[in-house]
Amino acid sequence: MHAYRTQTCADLRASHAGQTVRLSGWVHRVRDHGGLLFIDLRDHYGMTQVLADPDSPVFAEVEKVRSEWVIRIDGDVKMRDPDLVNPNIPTGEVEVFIRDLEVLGAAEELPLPVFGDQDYPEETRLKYRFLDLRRETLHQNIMLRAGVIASLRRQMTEQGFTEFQTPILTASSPEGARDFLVPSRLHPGKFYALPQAPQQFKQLCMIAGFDRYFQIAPCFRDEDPRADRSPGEFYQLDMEMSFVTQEDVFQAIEPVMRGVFEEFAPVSETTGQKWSVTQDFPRIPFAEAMLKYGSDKPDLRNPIEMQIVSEHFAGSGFKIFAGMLEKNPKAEIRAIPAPTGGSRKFCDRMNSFAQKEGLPGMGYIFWREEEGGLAGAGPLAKNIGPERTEAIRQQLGLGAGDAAFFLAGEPASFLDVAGKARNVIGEELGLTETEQFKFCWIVDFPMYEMDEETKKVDFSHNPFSMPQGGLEALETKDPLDVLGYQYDIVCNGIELSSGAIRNHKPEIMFKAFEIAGYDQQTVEDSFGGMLNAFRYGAPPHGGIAPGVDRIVMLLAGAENIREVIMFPMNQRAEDLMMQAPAPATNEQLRDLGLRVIPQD
RNA sequence: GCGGUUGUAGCUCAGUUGGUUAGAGUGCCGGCCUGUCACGCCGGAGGUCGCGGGUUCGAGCCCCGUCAACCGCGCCA
Repeated sequence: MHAYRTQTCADLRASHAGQTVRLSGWVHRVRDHGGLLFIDLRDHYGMTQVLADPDSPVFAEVEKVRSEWVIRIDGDVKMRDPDLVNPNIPTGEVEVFIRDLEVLGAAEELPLPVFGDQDYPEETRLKYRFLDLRRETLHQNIMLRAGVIASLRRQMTEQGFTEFQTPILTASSPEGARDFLVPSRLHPGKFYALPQAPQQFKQLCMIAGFDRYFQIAPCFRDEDPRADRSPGEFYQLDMEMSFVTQEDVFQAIEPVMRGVFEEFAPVSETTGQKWSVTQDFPRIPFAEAMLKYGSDKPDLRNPIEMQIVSEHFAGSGFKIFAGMLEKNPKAEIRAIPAPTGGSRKFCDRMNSFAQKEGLPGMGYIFWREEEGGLAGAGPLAKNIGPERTEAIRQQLGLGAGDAAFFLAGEPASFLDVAGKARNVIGEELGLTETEQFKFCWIVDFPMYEMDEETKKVDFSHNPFSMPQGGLEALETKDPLDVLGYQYDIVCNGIELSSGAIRNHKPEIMFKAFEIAGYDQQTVEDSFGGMLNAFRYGAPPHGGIAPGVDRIVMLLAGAENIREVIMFPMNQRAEDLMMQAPAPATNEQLRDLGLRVIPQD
């Protein structure tokens, strides 16, 4: 007989009745009735009830075991009486009568119970991560993550992509986030940087002729974390393809995303069906997304679309809005329709929401049936009169019982709040659909934006993207009007990935950087390696990099990224279990030619 | 760096307007219990109320400072 087990804790069925088996696992729960004692024995695979009474030669020892001890038992598989079957576990038809017991690993009193699904403080959970990982939800999340990664690898490979490794110890690249630096022993005073993404390597991979690259790539950024952003490190499905247009990248990655979400979608508790996944990924230009949704990561489960209604307020009796439109040509009035939101109580609540978010307020009109027909109500409706109110209603396609909210000013001043308000309205009114994954592409991002503080033009996203219209567009158009071949995948309001068709021509790159205020020498110094490669035959190429952690979060329904990472760091980028970061020894510092400056 | 929330038993939490000996559940220890599957019943141990200072006859509660965790802002394609 095997030293530890003949079956796992998930294997035994009625067909095993009468057999002598050996099981090993953790003591999940003990129920001691004095003359009869039950143990739920748990391993990775499942749970089996084992029991002993005074007829067992090891009864006295069995009475001593406690939660989370690791034990091995030998025993006889017995059918349970029909009224004693536990339908909640697959092994519930049988139980094992203990004939022998070996304690493989005793446990002290637990700082974190494994049994039950209560919430515990992060600090305890992180310090005792190995206990937390035994608990069902987290254990399942990590298995889900492993399944997702295996599926991504399989699908990419089937599409003819090859997984290549790129360096972890590499050079700092000045774009983007703060680097993690690693001191060089052989070159005192010099540092490697951990890659923020394998961006340049995957492009070099294309120039080297490998045609289709992918990698489950670790990425490192030394920035402060958020609930959905891990401190320090995270993983992307990084991919790149040669001789492709934006459309080819879409065709390659859409089925992978759809596939992995369909494969691992949660099952609805009400319908018993898997959550649905949109078959088509609508392409929404950035400008349209900002107009309709007030965000470049719209949640399409929410049907609300905003509209411009400036014309109905220009010259109207509502002087605040009318005056704003007159004074500032950039000002506009934006309406957020709120079907079924037509009560003063709801409207007032949304108005104070806007005020809490830092706006003067959010005007509203709501429509109700009155004698003589449909009428708009609220202070705004009174000020602009019935004709304009009716025109607004018709433009927004609203009816009795509906409402609309209005924001005024330069869009940049209210878009953020408008986007949030749209989310809140959709959720509070029950308009936002649930139990599904709705994808879209956001396309046509602007290449540049105006830095409001410095009044300088800067890259709005990735400087390596190819501008739409190429060199000619850069030379002739207002930089703020130049769009890039740059795209995001958004799912349920969460940005899953960014990608682009790359700029593979040095002359266009120099021009692109020149517009953002970087001279030729700076570009050479910063990206010399890649620029040089572009001079020796670079194919047109592009790619994308969906975030693995975010995908798993969506599929697991997790609010916090730590729920889908096996050994995460805390909010202050510390590993409480392994005690990282830690001071270096004097010997290590001397080897590296470093001296630590004491902090007060 | 800034803001918000939280900090009371091993763990999860309650604790009234500042009032006498700080409670519950769970876990732990002991006793009883042969059909439980969150087993049940009885008893017991277990507290620097995050830390420091202050106000007060009296502070878990009020004030000041400080530390820690989480959430958000900045930051981050």
